[in-house]
Amino acid sequence: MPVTIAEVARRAGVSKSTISRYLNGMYEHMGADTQERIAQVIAELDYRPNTLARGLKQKRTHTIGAIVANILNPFSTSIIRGIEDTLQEAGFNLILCNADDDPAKERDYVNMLVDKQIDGLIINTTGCNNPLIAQVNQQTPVVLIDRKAPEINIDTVTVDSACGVRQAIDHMVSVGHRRIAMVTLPYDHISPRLERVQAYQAALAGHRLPFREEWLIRTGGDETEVAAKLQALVGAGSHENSPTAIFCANNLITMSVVRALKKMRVAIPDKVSVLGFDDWDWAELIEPPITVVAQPVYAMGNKAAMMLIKRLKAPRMPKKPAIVMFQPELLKRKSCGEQEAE
Amino acid sequence: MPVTIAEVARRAGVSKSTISRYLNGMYEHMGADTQERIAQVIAELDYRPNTLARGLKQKRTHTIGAIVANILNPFSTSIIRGIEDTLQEAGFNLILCNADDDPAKERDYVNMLVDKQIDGLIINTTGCNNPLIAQVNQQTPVVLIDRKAPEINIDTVTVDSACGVRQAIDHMVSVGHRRIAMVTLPYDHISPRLERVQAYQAALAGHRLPFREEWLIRTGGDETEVAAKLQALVGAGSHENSPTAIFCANNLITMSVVRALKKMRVAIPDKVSVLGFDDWDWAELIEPPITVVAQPVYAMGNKAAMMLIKRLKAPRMPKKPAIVMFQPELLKRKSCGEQEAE
DNA sequence: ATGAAAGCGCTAACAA
DNA sequence: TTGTTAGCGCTTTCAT
Repeated sequence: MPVTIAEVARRAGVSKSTISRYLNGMYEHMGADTQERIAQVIAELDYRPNTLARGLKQKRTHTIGAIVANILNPFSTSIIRGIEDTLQEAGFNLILCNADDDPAKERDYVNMLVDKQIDGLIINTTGCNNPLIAQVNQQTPVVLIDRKAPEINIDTVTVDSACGVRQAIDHMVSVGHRRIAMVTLPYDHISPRLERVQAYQAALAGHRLPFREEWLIRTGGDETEVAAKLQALVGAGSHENSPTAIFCANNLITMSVVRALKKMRVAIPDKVSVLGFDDWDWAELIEPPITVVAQPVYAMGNKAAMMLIKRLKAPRMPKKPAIVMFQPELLKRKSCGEQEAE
Repeated sequence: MPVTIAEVARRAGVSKSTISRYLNGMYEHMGADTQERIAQVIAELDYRPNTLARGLKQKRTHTIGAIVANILNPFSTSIIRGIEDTLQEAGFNLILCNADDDPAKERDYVNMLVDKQIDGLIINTTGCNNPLIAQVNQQTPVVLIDRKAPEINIDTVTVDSACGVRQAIDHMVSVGHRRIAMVTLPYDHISPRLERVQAYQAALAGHRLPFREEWLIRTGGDETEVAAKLQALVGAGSHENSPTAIFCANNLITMSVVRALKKMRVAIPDKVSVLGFDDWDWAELIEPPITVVAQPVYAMGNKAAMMLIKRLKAPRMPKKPAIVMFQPELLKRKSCGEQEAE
């Protein structure tokens, strides 16, 4: 039976109101002796306020919810760390959820978080629950991270995919490639994926290289599927219908592609070069170390949390949503044949 | 202004109790028409019960807390997935926390979760908050995962480190190694780390190999520190005071060691072999693919969640704690010179 | 500088 | 089969 505010009040010989004031830092008109006595009783009893009761009354919980798309992706965990550190510093609690790239799970988590009366939400959304998210944003500040939702007006932190892709393709071209394929996950509702595909096409055009439908591979990411599609593309030996380089739209894809290529015993970069969007800790331990376009993921998590806190501190901020775009950076390693050409 | 149970009651022309009964599935003595009317009003108003109010009254929240040691470690995220799937199926919510291997953060998270009235806790503990955790376990079922706390009586799911280490050392010996070093993070309060060190010593003894203090490297995991220590150990070329193989106590260490060795241009396994405890997704993409002792992490997460649910379903279970031990499995790849010797 | 009392939204006896 | 009532533990006017 946990100790309640009433018990503390009784022992300190004051009323519940006074204890409550003490708990909420309203020391202004409070006797120094009273404060001391209360502090002592609280310590003695190891009293902890019931946050449910408090939340019920105050309608604020000092808790932020965060939903990531896929917790197995290092991209998500780095973002989480960025969010976590910032919130911790600001004194907010964090409830973490993993939507597992499943719109239904995402919906359930959003509802759960709203039910738990979170004060704010940071979400790397599947893009399939925009009406729900827009509705939440009416009562509770929401910040989108990584993925935009143009049709709803919400604070967003994202990365400049177009610029990143341009750097990637430029690099591949500079290293001698002319036949560049791209592998991506389905990009129906997910803005960066779509942007990257469009930027890929634009970058090819910029170099007067033709865009070939059959070199744009959409895959669910399943490894055998990726292997099969790559087999069809590059398995038959080099010729003018096979690409010499593969641009991977995110790190999960990059890993699948590298894995498939290794299994097929297609040498990287000798036979086919690989360049990935998004860096991760051990990309450089792979053989060959993978050249990537790195996103400042930790900083993005930071920023998202700060934007949320700003809204919370100024509840009547202009509703004009802020869109913050981070710049990605090309990290040249060895998977594009760099050593030969540069 | 969210809609409350009172509003639903008013519109449905019944009392709050009836709505409450409906919400809690007590349809037994309820008119079919009443049910229908309630269902309709709820749908119309998009009513969602206030979980804070409910939790305050019921003293249960249908929510489980989980604290992992380090969310950047694939070990943690796989466990999370195991926990998540099982809880989801059982209809429990999950609040995820990342202690970041910091006892103070861990303490804060435990307190936060208790304050939020979680029904149960799964924790991969730093080992520095045992009194607190034992205290929590009095009122709220706790399951320890991966790391044991022998001095407190709590359900635990862990892995048979001794057996795993034995397999690892046996394998290294069978492949021709006689001079085997070990690298570990500090193991003061963390049971598997200590067990692995002890098992390493025992396994050496089993093969009549001497244990050398200077070949047991304790490190904070910082990369430059690891590099410096490895440099001292194997940097000077092969001789009888330098080990021919390194056993890494977990995957973070494995990555640090591989990274350091690569930077030092020490060939694996030609110059030094590497074997790691704990597998992860892309261990086989590294060059050379790393031989590891794999833990059934997802299953461990599953099991921990199931044990917790069992306690919750049978609140008056014997307090006798269950210790479940999973068996690890050696995955032979290429980092121990396997191709030459087998 | 502090207390009394009402009420946040819900559930659970107890009545009817 | 349903309603009345009394809280859960806290905060917050309004008094004093």
